[in-house]
Order: sequence, then structure tokens, then C-alpha cells
Amino acid sequence: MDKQADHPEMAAANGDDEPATGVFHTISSTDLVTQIARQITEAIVSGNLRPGSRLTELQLSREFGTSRAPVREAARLLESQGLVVSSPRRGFFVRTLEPQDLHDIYELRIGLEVHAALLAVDRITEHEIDRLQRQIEKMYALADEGSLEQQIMEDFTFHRLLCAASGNRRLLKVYDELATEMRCGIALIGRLFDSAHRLAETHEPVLDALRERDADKLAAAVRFHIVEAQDQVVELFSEISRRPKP
Amino acid sequence: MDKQADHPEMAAANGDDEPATGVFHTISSTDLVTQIARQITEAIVSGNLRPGSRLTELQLSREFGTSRAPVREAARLLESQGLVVSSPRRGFFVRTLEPQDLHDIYELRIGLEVHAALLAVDRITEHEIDRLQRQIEKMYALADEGSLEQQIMEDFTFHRLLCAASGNRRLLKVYDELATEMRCGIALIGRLFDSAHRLAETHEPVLDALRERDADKLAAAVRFHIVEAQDQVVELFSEISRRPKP
DNA sequence: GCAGTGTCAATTGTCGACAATTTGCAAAAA
DNA sequence: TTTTTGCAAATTGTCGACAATTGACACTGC
Repeated sequence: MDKQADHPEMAAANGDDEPATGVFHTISSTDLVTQIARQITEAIVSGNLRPGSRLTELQLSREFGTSRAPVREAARLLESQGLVVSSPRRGFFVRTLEPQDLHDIYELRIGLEVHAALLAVDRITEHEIDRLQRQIEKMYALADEGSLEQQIMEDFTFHRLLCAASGNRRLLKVYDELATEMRCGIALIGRLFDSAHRLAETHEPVLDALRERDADKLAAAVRFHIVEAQDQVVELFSEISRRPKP
Repeated sequence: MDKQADHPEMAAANGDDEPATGVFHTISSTDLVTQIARQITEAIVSGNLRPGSRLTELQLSREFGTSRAPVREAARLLESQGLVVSSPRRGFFVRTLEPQDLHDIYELRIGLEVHAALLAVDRITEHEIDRLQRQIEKMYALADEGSLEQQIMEDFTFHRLLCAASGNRRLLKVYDELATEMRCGIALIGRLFDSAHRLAETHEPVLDALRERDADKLAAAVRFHIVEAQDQVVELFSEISRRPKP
């Protein structure tokens, strides 16, 4: 393992070498692994695959009509995302989200998002603020008629926009990882918030503080907002845990 | 994809069902994937495999005396850790750490470790404080005679202990991810700190503030310490970038 | 009945082979 | 000379098969 230095760079994740027409979409890559991973993820998030249930490679490969190889890779991908866990020689299992996990995730989110907000307060553009405003409006709209899943997705989007506004890509990546993990649990939570309208409302103080570029107020608002969400989720979760199995 | 709910739980990561003799060690599983991943990691961190260089499955499998399958899995594992990147149909390449990446990582570390420290200030035990003290002493000892790599490893350990003292496992996991990524770059940095003694010294204020349980002082100390490290690393890194290739 | 042992089906870990795609190079066309 | 086209080698994506291990069940001896 010595001499090696082939490809100059990788041109990285920018598909910007396109003096092309700009007319065509990149054809939907057959990419088995991605498709399989997406389907398994969907099954987990929707609750069709319950936490703790086993994933056998052979069965999955038969369902997808492929060999075991791409299924294995997809499972490993999901493992790195925290959606499934694996045990040597025993296979893959859908991740179970313990109360302790949820506590840790929310406690971490406080530090992460407060930091993101404080970075954003100096960097955020008017355009990004408008985007956050529209996001809250979307949540209000869904509060009356949308499904719970949709509401949660839009909530995730709001917080993701906030993290993105920090300008720190690595931070955003951590948020995405946490969001993916949390998606494991949302299928369990039948009704999350007593009032979806209230959920939308609680985002307003964050946006206000951003508009005013008031760092202290912003930090407090973000912290308060996440703690409130944490309280509801933890309570609801322990309530579900109390009643064992359907 | 419907009925499935096999294994009850997983008994998770506790190997505490041992009414055994307590005499034997668990035999080191041959586990090819882990061994391969470890060797590749070692090669990357030590600098034998330079950033941007290509990893071909066939060549690696020949070197390790295995088939391509375990090599693939190991590479995917390393990809999830951020040590390598992959491009469809093109294969794996050793991750290149851009100045922007380093900036993001350190900026994130500030938020992460300040948060960890503030959580730890209420939770940390005397025993853990002693452990941190010994860690600093170890750094002093290595400052005079140790290799640069050793010093950096001990520095990582200190910060890891701090994150662990937060009591938040998910936070610790994020730190580990960041540490792994940073290891990509340390091979490039020939001499990191002008004075290794200085490196050890700068940890003292953090420990002092922890001892006094002074939250404000602690936050400031952690922030200052990381910013100082960031300054040195970024400067050194851009200096290296200026001079293209050996 | 119970602790321990042997056996067997199910499943994962690993392998070698083939198909599909990319890349580099050379030849042909402008 | 420069650009395009065509080909060939190298490499990844996928597959089916076999070996190794696990977990469950039945069996034995007490």
C-alpha cells in the first residue's frame, strides 16, 4: 500500500461541468441500493415495519426481486443513518427508540439549534427570513386540514432551514442525522400535539428574534421552543410505553 | 411487507448476561470487514493513502487476500464515517478535507463542546474531573518526548472525556464523528503546534472552571480553547495548501 | 422435572463470475 | 491542429452458490 495518487480531485459533489443544453433531467438512476433503502425507510417511518422487527436479507431480496447484495448495502446504509441496527451473524433489526434516546436527541438539539441560530443571526438574508415566514404559514394551513405526518415534516423543514441559515454545512448534516433518527419514532406517536395550531404558533418568537437580530432573545426562543416540543414528545412517548402492545 | 415482529428486543449493547467464570476473554472475531476498515483507516490517518487517491476494490481485495465483498462493505463503512467518498460507478476516493470543511468542523465544535461542558458542569463527578486532570498530565509528558500523532490523540481523548461527561450519548457520538473526520487531515499537518507544551496548558482553564462549577467561565474557556486551536490549524492548513505538491 | 448435549433448519458471511458502465487512447474527420 | 468518434481495458454493480454460525428443538441422563 504505497504508490497511489490517481484521480486529481473528484470534482466533488458539484455536477457543474455541464456546457449542455440544460434541457434534460438526469435519468432516474436505476440505482437499486437507493431505491431499496428508500422503500425500507418508508416502511419504517410509516410504521409498517415496527421497531425491533427483524429484516432478513433473503426475504427482502425476494420482495424486491433482486439478489441479497444490494439489500445488504441498503441495510448498511440505513444502519449508518441509525434507522436499523445490526448484530454480527444475526442480521438487521429496526431501530428501537428508547426514552433515553429521545431525551438525548432533544437535549442535543437545544445546543445545536441555539448555536445554529446564533450563527444565523449575523448571516441570514432577508430572503431566508421570508422563506421561514412562508414555512410557518404553511404549518398554519396544514394545522386545520393536514395529516399529522405532513405537519411534522413541515416542522422538520422549518428547523432545517434554520440550521441551513447558519451557513455551516457540517452542522446541517448533524441536524439531518438527528431528524432521520427521530423519524423512527413518529409512527409511534399517534397524535403528537394537542393543537397543531399551537405547534405553528410556537415558531413565531424564533422568527421575531431573527428579524430583530436579537441574539439573546433568539437563543432563549429556540431553547424554549425545543424544550416545549421535548416535553410533549417525552410525555406522549412514556404514555405509549405504559400501554405495552396492541 | 406486512406481518413481522420477530425478535423481542435485541438485549442491546449490554453483554451482562454472564454467570460465567469471568476468566476468559471473548475471542477476537475474525470479522473481515472490521479488520479491513481498520487497516484502511490506519493507512489514511498515517498518510500512506493520500486524500483524493482512488481505492479500487479489486486491488484492495488482492492485498487483503479476500474477495471484493468485504472490501466493499468496509469502504461503505468508511464512507459513512466520512473518511472516504464514493461516486456511482466510479468507486471510492479518500476524502479531501477542504479549508471550508475544517472551518465548519471547528465552528460546530464550539457549539457542541460548550453545550457539553455546560451539561457536564452540573453532572460531572469528582472521579471524572480527576480523569481529566490525569489526561492533561499525560499531555505534558508527551509534549517533551512524544510524537505529534500521540499528542493529537491525547488531545482528542481530553475533549472526548469532556463530551462524555455531558452524560449525553448522542452528543458524544457526534463528537466521535467529527474526530474521525479530523483524523483525515492530521497526516497533512506536519507540525501542528509551535509548542506542544502550550497545547497542554490551554486545557487548564477548562478544568479550572469545571472544578469551580462556574458555567460562564467554563463556556468562555471552552470557546477560547477551540478557537485558538482552530486558528492554528486553519493557518497551518492554508500554508500547506499554498505549496501545491511534493 | 431439569440441566446439559446433540442435531437440524434458517440465516449470514464470503466467494468467484458475469454484465454494464466508465475511462483512456487512438484513429478518423474537420 | 483540433474535435469527434470508436474501441478496448479496467472497474463497478449484481448475481447465485457454498461455507460457517446461530438459535430452536428434541433428546439423554440424572
